[in-house]
Amino acid sequence: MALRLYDTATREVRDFVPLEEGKAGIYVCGLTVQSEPHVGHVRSAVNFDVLRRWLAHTGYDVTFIRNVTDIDDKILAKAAEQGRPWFNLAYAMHGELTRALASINVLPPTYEPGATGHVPEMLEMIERLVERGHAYAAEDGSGDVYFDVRSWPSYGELTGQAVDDMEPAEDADPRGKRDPRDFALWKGWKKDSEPETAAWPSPYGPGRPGWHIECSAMAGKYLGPAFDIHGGGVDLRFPHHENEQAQSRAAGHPFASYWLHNAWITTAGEKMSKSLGNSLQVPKVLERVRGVELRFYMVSAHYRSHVEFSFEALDEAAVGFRRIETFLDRAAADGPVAVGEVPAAFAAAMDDDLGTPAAVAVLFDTVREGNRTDDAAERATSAGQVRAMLGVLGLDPADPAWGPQVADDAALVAAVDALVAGLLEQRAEARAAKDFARADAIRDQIKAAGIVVEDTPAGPRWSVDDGR
RNA sequence: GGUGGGUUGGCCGAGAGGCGAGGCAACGGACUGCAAAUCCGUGUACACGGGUUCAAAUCCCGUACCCACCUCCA
Repeated sequence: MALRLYDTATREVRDFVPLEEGKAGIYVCGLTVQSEPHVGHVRSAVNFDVLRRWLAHTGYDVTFIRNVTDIDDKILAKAAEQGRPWFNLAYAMHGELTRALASINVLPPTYEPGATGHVPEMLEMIERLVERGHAYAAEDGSGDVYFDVRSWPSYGELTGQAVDDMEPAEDADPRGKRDPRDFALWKGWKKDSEPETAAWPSPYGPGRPGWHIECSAMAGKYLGPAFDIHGGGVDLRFPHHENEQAQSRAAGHPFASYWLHNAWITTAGEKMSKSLGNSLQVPKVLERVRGVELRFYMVSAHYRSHVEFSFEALDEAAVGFRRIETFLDRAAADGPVAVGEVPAAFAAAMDDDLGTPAAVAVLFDTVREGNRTDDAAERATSAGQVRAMLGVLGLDPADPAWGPQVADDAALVAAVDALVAGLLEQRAEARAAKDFARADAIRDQIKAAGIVVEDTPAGPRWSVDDGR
């Protein structure tokens, strides 16, 4: 079975047919770097990271572009509030975002373009739109340039809306628009309220780019006029993606073949607003669970399903994930586990619009099979499959992306092993003498040092209790 | 007003006409000196009211409630 994806534009699951055999070009709308990222923000990144890994796993050569919006109204406003330059705020928050994504093993994109670095490309596109009669400079001398919605008959096609049915924008500042639904391609510099650093020269006077144009220009630059998949959060469908598509097509670009949108993570039934406080910021959440566990929690739900975030559910997910890790540890005791093949049921689940919940079910089924058998070779096969599946989901505990593991330090392991071995010997003697009180006391003593002892048919085994 | 999505067992979370996805929790059993880990077993879930059908959580009609977007939100 080949990959099938739900395309927002057609509202159905369709076979994925790339423009070029064996290649996939993906553009994902990243973040406006205005504040610290919270778990809601990074869900989108995790979802599209899974898409990317699955495409790569099935043999595609993937070009993955994820932008950052590093200049916009909110950045300017927040920076002004905080009394620091907007570019410093954007740069700092960009750094936070990069760290947050790395901590949940989201692969760096092929390239991460920023709006401020692509003003010439945007101006070029605006110019073309003006020439073609789809954009106009505001007649009020504001320096704004607007896209002329009425000039593009298929405006609204992405979200299935008719222009006349749209709620007239209660735009506080209609500033010379021909139609209230027209949107800004270029925003003239407001001398009295905006820093000079936030303005770039243009044929329409100094100003800065509108929001939507950056994605059209950057997608075109790095992926070409036509590319395979465009992704982002559901809220971006309108106006952002509708506008992107209208601009690009009006400029003569076919643009994206498929549109994918991930659903929200909410708290208390409400959108995770950026002003909600910091308890759900990624570093905060990672004080409670490990990055791999947070990622597992996200991957356990389908990307198009709304998730109601709760720490209880997060903790449960973490417990489930540890079961998988425990199995891998067990298998590793027989010898190194090589990454194997993904089971057919897993591939079928992933091919069906990235059915990660069903894929995770296969993961657990495979763990159970591996735990059930007494045969080390069979167990190794299961473990290899488990590692392959985890790899696709970006959850392989052995991935160096999760940082150094205790078990990686061979000298330390040997030292602890020597110390524990002596104690275990005493415990074995006590057990042989049926002095179970003493045996348990020794086990407790070891446990107090943070080391868990388990008895197996092959004898006692110790492991570091790292909260798992 | 327009557009789209949702309501599934104690909890999380899939499925989209017929076989109880999976996880967490709980209970029983096996293994163990006791544990731990693991395995086996245990559930008459699909917001409500009608309808279609041999068969409906799934399709249709209606109702209720919730959510998102409608011009700079992942």
